Parts: sequence; structure tokens; C-alpha cells
Amino acid sequence: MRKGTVRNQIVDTASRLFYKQGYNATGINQIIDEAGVAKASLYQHFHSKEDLLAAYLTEKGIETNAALKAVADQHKNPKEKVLAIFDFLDKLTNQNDYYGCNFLNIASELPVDSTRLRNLIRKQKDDVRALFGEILKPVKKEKLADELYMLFDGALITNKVHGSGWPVQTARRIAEKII
Amino acid sequence: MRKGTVRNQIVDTASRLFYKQGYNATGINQIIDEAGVAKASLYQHFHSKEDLLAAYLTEKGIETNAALKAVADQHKNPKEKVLAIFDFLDKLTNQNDYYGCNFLNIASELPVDSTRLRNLIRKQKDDVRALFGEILKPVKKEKLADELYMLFDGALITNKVHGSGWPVQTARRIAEKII
Amino acid sequence: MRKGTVRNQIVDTASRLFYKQGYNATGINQIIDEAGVAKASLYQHFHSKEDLLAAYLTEKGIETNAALKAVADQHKNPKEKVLAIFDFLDKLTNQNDYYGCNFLNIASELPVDSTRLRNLIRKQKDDVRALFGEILKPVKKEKLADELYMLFDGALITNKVHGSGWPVQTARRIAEKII
Amino acid sequence: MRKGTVRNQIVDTASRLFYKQGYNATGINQIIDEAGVAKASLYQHFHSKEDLLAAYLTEKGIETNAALKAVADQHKNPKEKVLAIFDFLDKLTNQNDYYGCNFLNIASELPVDSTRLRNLIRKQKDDVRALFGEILKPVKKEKLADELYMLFDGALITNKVHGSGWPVQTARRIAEKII
DNA sequence: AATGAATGAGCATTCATTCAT
DNA sequence: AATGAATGAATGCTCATTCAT
Repeated sequence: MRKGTVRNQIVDTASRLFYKQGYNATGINQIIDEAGVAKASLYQHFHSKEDLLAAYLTEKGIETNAALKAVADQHKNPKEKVLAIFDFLDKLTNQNDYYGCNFLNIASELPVDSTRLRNLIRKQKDDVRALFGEILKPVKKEKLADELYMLFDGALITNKVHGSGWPVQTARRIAEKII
Repeated sequence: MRKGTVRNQIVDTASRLFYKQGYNATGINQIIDEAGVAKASLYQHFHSKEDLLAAYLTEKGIETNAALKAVADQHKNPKEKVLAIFDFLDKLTNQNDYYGCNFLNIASELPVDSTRLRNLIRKQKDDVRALFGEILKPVKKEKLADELYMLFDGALITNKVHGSGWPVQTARRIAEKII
Repeated sequence: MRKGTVRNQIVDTASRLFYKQGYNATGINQIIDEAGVAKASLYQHFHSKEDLLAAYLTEKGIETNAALKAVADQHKNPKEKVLAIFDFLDKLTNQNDYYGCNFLNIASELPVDSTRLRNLIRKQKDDVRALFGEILKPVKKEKLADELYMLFDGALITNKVHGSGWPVQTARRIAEKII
Repeated sequence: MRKGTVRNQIVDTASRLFYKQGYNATGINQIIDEAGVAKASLYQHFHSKEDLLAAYLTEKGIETNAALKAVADQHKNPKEKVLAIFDFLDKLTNQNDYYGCNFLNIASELPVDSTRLRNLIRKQKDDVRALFGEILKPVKKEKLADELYMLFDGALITNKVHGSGWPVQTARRIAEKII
């Protein structure tokens, strides 16, 4: 656990549960029980359950983008960078504690008018899109960023629906063709 | 309203609300109020709210597949059939009452262990995948079915996240390239 | 208990507690506990705690006005009618289970903007004012209605503050003078 | 702000909020936020929220009595003194920031057994009663003190219920008659 | 086949107060 | 003297489901 024990214990527990069970299915009571803190302590740090969700999305967004950038940085060739990202997705989606994309999972639970939260999700996705753009800039193919990002999310959602590895590999194959 | 007034009135109302508001956000009370039926009548036709969701997914699955098949049938050339499907998606996602894919929306709301409902969703998606396979069989390209279906869902989820038309057009462009 | 057991049990219990403890000091939980009904049953009959308060004020308003009218009806002479009302107040305020005027007690608990509830209270008070007017009409002294009603409420609030019998008797004495 | 900055800032803020919003409707958090002090500082100066209420009632009691005495002192004739008090009430109740009598407002919010606080309220009211007695002593009419004080409170509560100016004027008219 | 009343378990949130620093 | 983090208990309210008629 990190500094500011109580606050972080709350965020960590909430993040774990929001991810595994979904936002609506996770009650405040379960969060405080598993975090071992008082209910009022949670509300001292977060004005509402929605604020807690925002904290989860923000933290995971930073983490995820850093991880993807790190993966790309391990290669020099733009095409290799791109394919490495899909290989990373392959490893990720095959983990036992993988329950789908943190952001897409939440996206479908939100009411249409949750602008603030939808923006947090869109921001993380735009960062992925931008990452593909940066990778492809040196070879003047930054126009492919949209296509690669769409394959990225297509792979994630199809993997979620089918609980199977073929979508990520299929996305990788298409990526290889179009670059 | 269709035959079997009460039952269909319930399914129609529930479908409309599940789609627009989501499953968890739609309460039994709202359904019976707007359907104009008694609460016990609902439970006479459906054992649980989940059963009602199953009925919604089943009906929409049949409808959606029929619509896609009809679109494909308007063309002779396999490639034209495929592109027509993406053009259909473009029109669909631009409608005012479009709130995302019926099935992907629900998928993220379900608990991990809802096997029965996840199967209903997967079935509809497998039908789309099979449709692409049938379309491409005459030109011996049925292996592309997985790729096209992944673009299909990628377009839908990316459109949902960004609330914009570019993902469908991007998916169509990739499809055109790979066929 | 009256017909419609559950609903009336709720209103009766809430009325008793609102009167004895005040509105804000009485929680929903205490009401359902003492009424012996489920929480959801309360909310089936009343949309909110405020609705329950409205029911209490409405019922007590009818009761109180009927009681006052009955007292006045026992006399023929207008002056006797008026004095009988103050005598009734004397008896009332000396009862063991008297905790002040149902309506004035609530009036000071309400937020300034509770128009609906304030109107219910004002209505009951206007009925008292009107009763004095009717009583005095035969002797062409209906202009005294405001004065008598003000003595009426002055007696009640002063009795509440001092927990003593003198205010009612003082009000009666003034009434006797001015008629 | 007055001397002893912190303590007085707390009392001033609490007084303003207790008066405008009521005692129960005013939370400790709002008080410390608007007073700009720490929560623990409040509890260093006051053992409980109730203590803060006691301070409010005590201060306002002193203020109010001084104001009434000052009004009476501006006249020589006892009858004029009394009528001036009702004229003062008329001005007071017509102010924009008038929300009813400080003391009667609180009286109805208190649990039946709050002897200490009820005594503070009763004390202020007894002071008003005594003031009328002193005024009328020179003309040997001190027996009217109870009657005038009852008109005083009757005017205040009736004004509160009806949100109108007539009760104060009605009380003044009665006062004029009976002196 | 159809109903409306009734329910237990749960929801997110706020309260006045205390404690370690 | 002053603080901000932490708390247990209570708040009003909603959920999907069942039952007697």
C-alpha cells in the first residue's frame, strides 16, 4: 500500500472491485468492508461514488498509457513497435485476472449524460490513438493511427464478448497487412 | 402492439428502456408503469428481470441479423455486400435514437458469471461472423470473416466511446483494403 | 386501528411521533419499527417522508376543526361560543399527552421554502379564524375574528414556552373584554 | 468580527445559520466552513452543538432585551412605550432578513426534555414580560403585563404562520384597547 | 390470467463527535 | 491553541421479488 494509507486503501479496493464486478454492481458497503475503513472516511476523501470512479479511471489511464509507451519503447522499428503492442495485448488478455478493458467496461455502464466520466474514458483512448500516431510519424504513416487504434479496441471488445484469444491475433494480422 | 398484448407490451417497453437507459438503470417499476401492466402480471410471464433481458436480447438478435442479411441481399458482388454492411452501420449510428450496439451495451453490465446471457450475446455476434463467412465463400475468402467481424465490432465500440462517425468510416476503409 | 391496516398503522404511528418528538427528530426507521411494517411498505403508500407529514397535517387539521366547531355548537350565544373555545383550550393544554399545537410545532421546523406544507398549516389556522368570524357574524362583530384568532395562537405558543396554564386564561380574559 | 476572534467567529456564524436555516438543518460542517475554522477548534470552545445553541440563545437574548428596552426608553408615557414596542415589532417583521422570532423558532425544534435550552428561551420571554410590568408600574397597571406579553408572542407566531403584517397590527390594536 | 399490497435487503449519503499530531 | 483525518450510527430512499385475493 502507498502513502496516505486510508485514501489509497479506498482507491485500491474500489479499483479492484469496479474492474472485476463493474461500477453499478459494486456497492459502497462492499468497498469499505474490504478496504477496512469507515464509511464516513470514504466520504471525507471522495464527495461521491462517482468521484471514486473518476479517481479509478484517472489512475488506470495513467498506468495503462505508461505501460503501452514502455512496450513501444522496447523497439526501434515503427512496425515492430505496433506489433509489440498487439503482442502485449495478447499477453494481457490471457491473464487470469483479466476481465476486459477497464475503460470499455465502464463506458457501457454510464448514463448517456455522464459527460465528465465519458471524457475521462475518451481521453485514455485518445492517448492510445496519439501513441500510434507518434510511432508512425517517422515513416510518414501517421494517417494509419485511427485504423490501428480501431483494431486495438476492436480486439479488446471482441475478446471480451468471446472470451477467446483469436480477436487479438486477428487484429494483429490486419495491422501487419495495412502498415 | 403485437399479438399476445400483455407479454409483448412488456417486452417492447423493457426493450426500449434497456436500450436507452441500460439494464441496471431500468427498474421493474418503470417498466410496468410505462407498459401499463400490473407487477404480478410481469412476473407471471417472466420469472425474473433477467428473463426479461434474455427475451430482449433474443428478439433483438433475430431482428438485427435479419436486417444485416437484408442489406447484404441487395447486392450481388461479395465485396459490395460487405461494404454495404458498413454503409448500413454508418446510417444506423447516425440516427438520433442510436445509443450504441444493443449487445455490446449489455455485455459490460453483466456479472462475469452470467453464462446464459453472455451466450445470447455471443450467439448474435457469431451470426454476424457467419454472415461474413457466407458472403465471402463464393470467392473463397471465408477466412476473412473473423477480420471483418472484428472491424464491425471495433467500429461499433469506438463509435460509442467517441460519439463520432469516423470509426465506422475507418472500419470500412480497412475492410476495403483487406478484401 | 382503521381499515387498510398497514397504511393507517403508518399514519397513526407517524402522527404520534411527529407530534411528540417533532418532524426532524423522528426518523423513518423509528416509524416503521413502531408501526411494525416494512420500510418499502411505507414508501408504497407515501412517496416521501414529507408526504407523510402532509398526511399528518391534513388529518389533524380536519380533526381539530371538527372539534372546535363541536365545542362552539354546544352554545347559542356568540360570546359563550367564543369563551367555550378558550375553555376547551384550557382543558386541552392541561392533558398529560399535550405537547403543544400540532401545527405551530411543525411550522417552526420547516424550511422557509416548504410552500406546500406551510399552506397546510395556514389553512388550518385560517379555518380557526373563519370559525370566529362565523360565530360573531350574527352580532355583527365579525371584525373581531382576527383579534380572537390571534389570542388563540398567542395562548398556544405562550403555553408551550412556559409550560403553564396562565396564558390560556389570560387570553380568555382579553377575549371577554374585547367582545 | 469581535475580540477572541475564533470563538466569536464561530458563534456569529452559527447564530446567523441557526436563525436563517434552523438548528437541526444547520450542520457542524457548514458552520466551520463558513466560519473558516477547523472542526477541532469548534469542539475546543464548545463541548457540543447544543452548547453552541445555548451561546446563540444567550447572546440573542441579551441583544433583544436591550433593543426592546431602548425602544421603550424613547417615550415617557407608559401607553406610548407599549405601543412603541408593537411599532418596533412591525418594523422588525417587515425586514427582508426576518425569519421569525429567534426564540420561538428554536422552541419547536427542541426535544421535550431539553430543560436547559427551554429555560434560556423562557428567560428571554420572561424578560419581555417583566419589561411590560416595569413600564406599567407607574400607572398601577402592572397586572396587564401578562396580557401584553401574550399579545407580543401571539403577534410573532401569527406573523410567522401567515407571512403577513396584519397580526402585529391586530395585536397593537388590542393592546390599545386594554390599556 | 390478472392484480395491488407487502416485503427484506440494499442503496448512497450525512450526522455530530473524537483522536493523534 | 489549533488542526485535519477518522469514525459509528443514523439518515431517507429504492431494489427485485412474492403473496393473498
